[in-house]
Order: sequence, then structure tokens, then C-alpha cells
Amino acid sequence: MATIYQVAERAGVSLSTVSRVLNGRKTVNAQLREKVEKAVQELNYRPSSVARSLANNRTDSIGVLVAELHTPFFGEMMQAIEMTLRAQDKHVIISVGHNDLAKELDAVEFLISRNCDALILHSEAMSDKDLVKLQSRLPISIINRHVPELHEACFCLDNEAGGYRATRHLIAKGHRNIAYISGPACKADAMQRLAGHKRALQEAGIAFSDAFHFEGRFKEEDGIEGLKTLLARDIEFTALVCANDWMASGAMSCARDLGLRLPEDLSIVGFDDVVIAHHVYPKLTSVCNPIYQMGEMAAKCILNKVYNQKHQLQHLYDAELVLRDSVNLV
Amino acid sequence: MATIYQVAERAGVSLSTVSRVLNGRKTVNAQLREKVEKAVQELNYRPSSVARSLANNRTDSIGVLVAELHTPFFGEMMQAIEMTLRAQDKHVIISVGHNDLAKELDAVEFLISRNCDALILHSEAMSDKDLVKLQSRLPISIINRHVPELHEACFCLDNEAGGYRATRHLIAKGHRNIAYISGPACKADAMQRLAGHKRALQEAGIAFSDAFHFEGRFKEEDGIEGLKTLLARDIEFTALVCANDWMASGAMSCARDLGLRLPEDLSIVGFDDVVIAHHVYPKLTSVCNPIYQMGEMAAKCILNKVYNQKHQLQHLYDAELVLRDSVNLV
DNA sequence: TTGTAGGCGTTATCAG
DNA sequence: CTGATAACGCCTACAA
Repeated sequence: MATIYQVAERAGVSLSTVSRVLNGRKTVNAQLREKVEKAVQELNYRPSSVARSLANNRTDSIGVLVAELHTPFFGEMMQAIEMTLRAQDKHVIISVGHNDLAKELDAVEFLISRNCDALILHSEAMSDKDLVKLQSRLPISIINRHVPELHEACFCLDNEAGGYRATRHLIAKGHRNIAYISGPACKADAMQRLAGHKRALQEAGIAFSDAFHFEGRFKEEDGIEGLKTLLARDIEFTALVCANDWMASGAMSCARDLGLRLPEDLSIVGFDDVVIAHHVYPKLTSVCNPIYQMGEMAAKCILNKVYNQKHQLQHLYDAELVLRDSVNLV
Repeated sequence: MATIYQVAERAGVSLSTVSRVLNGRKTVNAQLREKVEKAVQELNYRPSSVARSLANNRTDSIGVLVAELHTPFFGEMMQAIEMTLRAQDKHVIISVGHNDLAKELDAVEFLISRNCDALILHSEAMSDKDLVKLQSRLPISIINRHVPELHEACFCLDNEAGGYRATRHLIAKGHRNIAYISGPACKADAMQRLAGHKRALQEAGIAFSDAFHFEGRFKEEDGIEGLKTLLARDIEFTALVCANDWMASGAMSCARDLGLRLPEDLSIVGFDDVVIAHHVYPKLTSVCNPIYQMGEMAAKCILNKVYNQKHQLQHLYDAELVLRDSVNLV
């Protein structure tokens, strides 16, 4: 690999001049510039990003922490981040945290040890305090979580509004008895979605009852277990909202196994609108989680903070309902 | 950030000694070693990976080129790669190629400009020649594609065997009239899968006919269009194999729209066994593409080549059939 | 076993 | 506008 010295030598100038033309400085004689460019061509010279990083203390790389990589949600997120960052010649280094505190912290240290200029995090296990502390070490942006002290760094969905929309839609379709399978009580987004559900009920003058509520952990199996549990209770319902699509899919296959017709016997609404929502049968009406946009914004936030760009930022995202075939008029 | 100088000063030794203990050299006095370690602790010193890279001409980072990130297949692959590489303290830099030659080449240059030690590629657009040329620049490993000159770097599925298994299964269930929706003729894996299908037919004494074949491009819509087209032809069939799960899902929803009962009126087999196979209805019998393992192997191949490790490598993968509910006995 | 000195490839400062 | 020269932080002969 050619170095800047060799280019300088070939062009008959000093290496400072080469550095200048490489970095697009205006203050260089046109003739010399041409000579340098020619030499660069001939030697097929490529600057060493490592040496450059050492000299100016910037790596142009951004670390991204995700819970998992093999799930559609994170795929969308990564795609958005990679595309917007690469368009600005920034590199994306990934690291997975597996929803485990120790592993997340380890992943973060790993990323920092690589001298990332900044971090984008989708963390479930770290505490708010951890995140605040982290920001004092390097710029970060946070997806899908709101940390009050770090508001300008957070990009999240209006989960409450989403929960509200899902249930209001069912009510508008004539449903009055609506069951709800939520995510775990320890997760803020799960509770916000549930709160939205309750608000919609209240607005329609329907009392919320714990009997209609099952708490899952966002997994497909929880949808199955949840529906079974609800059906075994002494209640009747014509509709079910699930706090994510995986549970909704589980509930659907369970319902079918139990001989229920969908959506005639049971209307179902999901949440997140991940890819499976299009593929289950009937196609699932679901609240959209615009993760792509959020990933893009988180990346732009970093571009603003670290590289002095000036992108317009939006921190809170609307959770629109995507209508498909899983809800029946009653 | 503390530097190695400061550690040396605090420990009262030279920086070479610090460097030695940091790199685990045995040839250093126990007392000094302790002093150094103490100083490292106290200063919370972390070596600069950038400076280290510059000095020893290695970045410990591997570039990965994928077509897209937002699809389950690549998610699995990335997860596998990230996990096996990070276990060895190597970093993963991602770059997406969007199935476009210019963009893939651009992505590769981008990765190389970052001084990656090696590349892992899932390339659809680059030619064999491009890949051979690339390998002369830096170590690479290739997923899901066989380049004869680069055999030891390739990790792929036995697509022919997979196609064979899918069709043989249907034949074993009594089907004789089996339609096939393939991937595009320009893709090697698509043609191999089709070849396997033909072999199974031949083995059973069933003649292959173009009338039973529709060529798609691996998209959901192609499954829809394909089934419609096949049904419009003057033929009868009780089973359909689709060269991937997306087309299978499309065919399923199309079949249902047309009033066919699944699997009573039409048995369907998919390919790749991506996540949606579990979520469509009825759950889809599909040929498994062990992308996770392949990703892991591609990563280990790099570890062997670049970092002198000695992992056992497997280059060709078996395509097992995963039985679910989409095939009927006739 | 330990320390000194030079090099890795750039950028940045400061004279000229 | 151009060219020495000193960082940047670490590694590694080589010398002591």
C-alpha cells in the first residue's frame, strides 16, 4: 500500500501539500494539485483510515448496541442506521446485548474500546443511571426508550397512543368486551400500551377488569398461554388486543386450534407491525412501530452531535394503526 | 484518556515494560508486573485500539457485506457472525449492498477503506471474477455461493439436495402432479433447487413439464402471480413447491383467496425455513437453510486465515426438511 | 529482564 | 501558498 510520502515524492511536493489536496483545502496551487492528483491515481493511493484516526482522534465509526440481530424489528433498525450513516461515510460497528445487563455492559465496553465516535443504543437491561453515566463518556442516542435526563437523545414511539388506537378501533367496530394480553409489567413500553388501552375503554364508558388482562413477556408462547387462560376464565369477549405481533400470532394459532373462527369468533389486533403481521392468516391489523424512521433519526442525531451536521430531529413517533383482516364488525 | 506513558510513569517503569505486561509477555519481573497492573487500574487505562492498529497493521475488525439487513435471513447470519467473532474480540463492521453491482462494489471499497482485516460476503451481484480478484487484496469468506476457484472460502447449502427432498416428500405423500415456482433462472441456487426437484420427479418416473413450472424472483408477489398463472393453465396439480418461503406465503394467501382449502386442496412446501414459515396458516413445511451455522463457519474461516486459529470447517450444508402442516396425504 | 529509539501513516502548527 | 517538524499512542527490534 502506498503512503502519503510516496505520493509526495512522485508528485515532487511535500507531504503537507498532499495532505491538503486530499482534505480538499482550497489553499493550494492548481498546478501542484493536479500533480498530486495524478500521483494519487498512478499509485492507486488510499489514505489509511487508521493513521488518520490516530492523528485527528476520530474514527468515523459508530457503535450500535441491539438486543438481538435475528429479529425483524432490529433488522429494520440496523438497515436504517447503516444506510443513513454510510451516506455520510461513517462506519457501523454492531454488538449484541442479548437482553442481559452484564452482556450489555460488556458490549458497550467492547464498542468503546474500539474508539467509536458515538453509540446508538437499544438497551433493555441498562438502567437510566447507566445511560446517563454513559453519556458523560461519549455521545449517545437511544432508541425506543425515554430517559428524562437524556431527552434530546431519545427516539421513541408514543406507545400510549398506540394502545389507545388499537382498542378504540375495536370499540368503533362495535366490540365492548375486549381482552388484553400485555407485555411484562417491568417494561415501560408494555405499561404505556396498556395504559392507552385503558384510556380507550374509559372513554367509551367500559370498565377495565383484571379478568380481561393477561400479562405475557412478548413471546409467541405467551399469546397461546394468554388466550387459553383468558378463555378459561368466567368471562366473554369478542376481541383481543395483544401488546405485540408475536403474541398475537400465538393467540391466533391457539384460537384456531380451539376451533374459533378468525375473525368471526374473535377479532385480534397486534402491535409493532413486524413482517409476520402480513403473513399470518387472517392478515393482522396492527399498530405500526416506525422503527425504520426511529433508527434514521437516531443516526442523524449522532451526525448532528459529533459531526456538526444540522438535521431536523423528531423525538416522538406516532403509532398509526395498519388495517388488515383480523378485525370483524360485530 | 490515559496513555501508556502515564501508566509507565506512575508505575515507575518504561513504556516497553507496560506494553509487555499488557500483551501478556512472560518475560517480565513479577514485581514490576504488579506495579504496572496497579497503575493500569488506578488510571483506568485502556489501550487505544487505533494506535495499536497503526503499529501492528491489524484492526481486528471484519467487514460483512449483506444484501439487506431487514430480512430475517440476514439477521440470523449477522447474529451468528457477530457472536462468534466477538467471542474472539473481533469487531464486525456491516455494509449493505442492496443486490446491486455498483452498490456492492462500493460497499466493499468502503469496508476496505476502513482497513478491515478480512471480509465476509453474501454477494449476489458481483461476478466470480470480481470475487477472485478481491481475494487477492485481502482474505475473504463467501456465504451461500460456490466459486470454484475459491472453494475453501465458500460456505453453502446443498440446494440441489434440498429441492430433491421437498419434492420427494410430496411424492411420498402420494402426490404425482406437482407444480413448481422457482427463483430466477439467473441465480445459481434457484437453478440447483429446481434441478433437485426434477431429479426427484425423474426418480419417481414422473415426467417434468414446463407447464408445471413458473419462474419467479423470490418475492411474495411472485408466489401469488405464479399460482394464478399455473391455475390458469390447462393442468391439474395437488401440490406446489416454492423455491422460498416468501413465495410460498404469497401462494398460500392467493390460494385461499381463490377458495382453495389448505392443505386439503393444495399441499405446499417452502424453502429456507425463515421465521414466517412458523406463522403462516397452515404452518409451512419447508426446507431448512442453516444460515446460522454457515455464518458461524464463515466467521471461523476468517479466524483461521487471519488470526491463526484452528477451527474445524464445514463447507457444504445439508438442507433438511422441516415438517409442519402444509402437506396433505393424498 | 529492562529501557531506548525508531517507525506505523496522517494531521496540524508554524515558519518561510 | 508551501514545507519542515512535531504530535497521535503503541509496538518492537536492539542495546544495555
